[in-house]
Amino acid sequence: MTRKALPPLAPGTVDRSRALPLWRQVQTELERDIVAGAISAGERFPTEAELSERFSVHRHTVRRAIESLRERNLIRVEHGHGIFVRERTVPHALTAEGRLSTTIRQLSQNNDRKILGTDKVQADPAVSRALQIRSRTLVRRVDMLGGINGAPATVSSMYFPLPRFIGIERHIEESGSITGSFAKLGVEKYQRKETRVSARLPTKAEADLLDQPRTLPVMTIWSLDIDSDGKPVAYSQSCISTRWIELVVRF
Amino acid sequence: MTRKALPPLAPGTVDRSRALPLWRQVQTELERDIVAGAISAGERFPTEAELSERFSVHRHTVRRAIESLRERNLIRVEHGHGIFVRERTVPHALTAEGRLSTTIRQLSQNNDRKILGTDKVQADPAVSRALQIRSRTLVRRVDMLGGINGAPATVSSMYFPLPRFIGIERHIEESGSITGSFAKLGVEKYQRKETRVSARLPTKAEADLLDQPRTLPVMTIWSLDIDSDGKPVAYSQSCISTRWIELVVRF
DNA sequence: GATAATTTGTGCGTATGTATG
DNA sequence: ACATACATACGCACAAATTAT
Repeated sequence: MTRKALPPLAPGTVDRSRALPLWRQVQTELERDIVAGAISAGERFPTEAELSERFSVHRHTVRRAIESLRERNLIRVEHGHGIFVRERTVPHALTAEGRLSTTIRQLSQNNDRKILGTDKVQADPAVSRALQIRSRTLVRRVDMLGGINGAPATVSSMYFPLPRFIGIERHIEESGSITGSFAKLGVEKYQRKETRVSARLPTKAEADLLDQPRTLPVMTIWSLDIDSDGKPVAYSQSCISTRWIELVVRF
Repeated sequence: MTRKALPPLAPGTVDRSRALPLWRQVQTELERDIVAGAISAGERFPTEAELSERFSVHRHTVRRAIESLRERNLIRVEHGHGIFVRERTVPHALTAEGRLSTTIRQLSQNNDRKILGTDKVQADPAVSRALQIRSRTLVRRVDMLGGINGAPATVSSMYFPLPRFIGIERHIEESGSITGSFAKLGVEKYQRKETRVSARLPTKAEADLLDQPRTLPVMTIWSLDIDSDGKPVAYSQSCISTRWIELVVRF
């Protein structure tokens, strides 16, 4: 892994007179490097040892500074791998109409969606409650992988009630559009009713799909879509990489 | 660590005729145990080895079932520690008026807030941008620990612009109420303008405060509060345990 | 602080049944 | 009938995180 060398240290950058804690001086200096673009987004930071050398401070002092940057989401620390400047995340606004794909299409250069697979399955308790159907009724499940700027960013499973949406998986595969597929099956308008957000570590499969370490948390979103009559039309569970996306709620 | 023994296995629970994959049979059985309350929320699961013994299947087969339960947030797996049934999380609605403390007070038996400390600090770039003040202006920072049902659930830092809110930390310490403290300083009404959500692993300090393992992600929330004139009155960063709280957006 | 025991995480190898062409 | 690919299941070994001694 190549690593960009930081600019040489200006004399007097570290002031040992105890006017300011050493770690805070290191933090300020590193922050300056980040915002100045001396290390660009996604790129690798010097190791703790190198930084400790550069600032002539103890490794623990560097760690304290690093921790402070991490708390503020400026960098990302991967256990046993390295320290990385965080990629600029795309803010996804949670609104009744907003589709994740739409947001991403607007805010990023590129957006793509790939169907990972589809299956007819029995609704588990959570799905059946959300879709207001009896437990173990058959539903259509479609698994998708969403990308942003060429990088995989979301893994989601959508559940559609049957028999109302028989064949919707073929429409989605052909057009790639959920809205379009709904329209073909007679749903002109639909909107989000509720979204629940939590976070967890990804499963191995999810981490592989998202091309990220297992130690980087993903946000999980459960959301329910309803048609204009208030009838549930889709329940989806998405797993969203915190590497590329942050959620925004505006009031 | 005491552990509740699962009820003995009814004969014929595992069907090796390949009508259904073994791991799915195990998953169904464990799910039944959870919803039936054979193991209650927060309690420890049998280990992989014990489950493997109980069902007479390979450990990998158990792991496959466990993973499926984990994806659906029914259980929580802690590396090197054990498997636990997830606690019932309190849904916190993100709205313009909703304070986290209010939600929790409504939905849980108990809610408490403790001031961890307070300090006058220079605004870093993010804070100064949010509060619309010049960088390095002094602001009042108040660190708080929020609890729910006696368990620590949130760690947050609020930043108040100075000199407008001089002494607000004393009001907060005395009354424990943000709204009340604002009122005493002439802010009758204030509301949330924007909330940004992401997730990461907690720092050691945060994990200690929240009494949770470092491998359980926390959600991070940055939010900006404004008064009725639209002037920023507080910028806060909260770190929320995914163990007790999930976020909800309703439309 | 060092060590060991416990428990989960990961990887590779092997075998078998099922679906597909 | 055969080759191929895939998911399932088991076996073994070791890495990594946590807890107790």
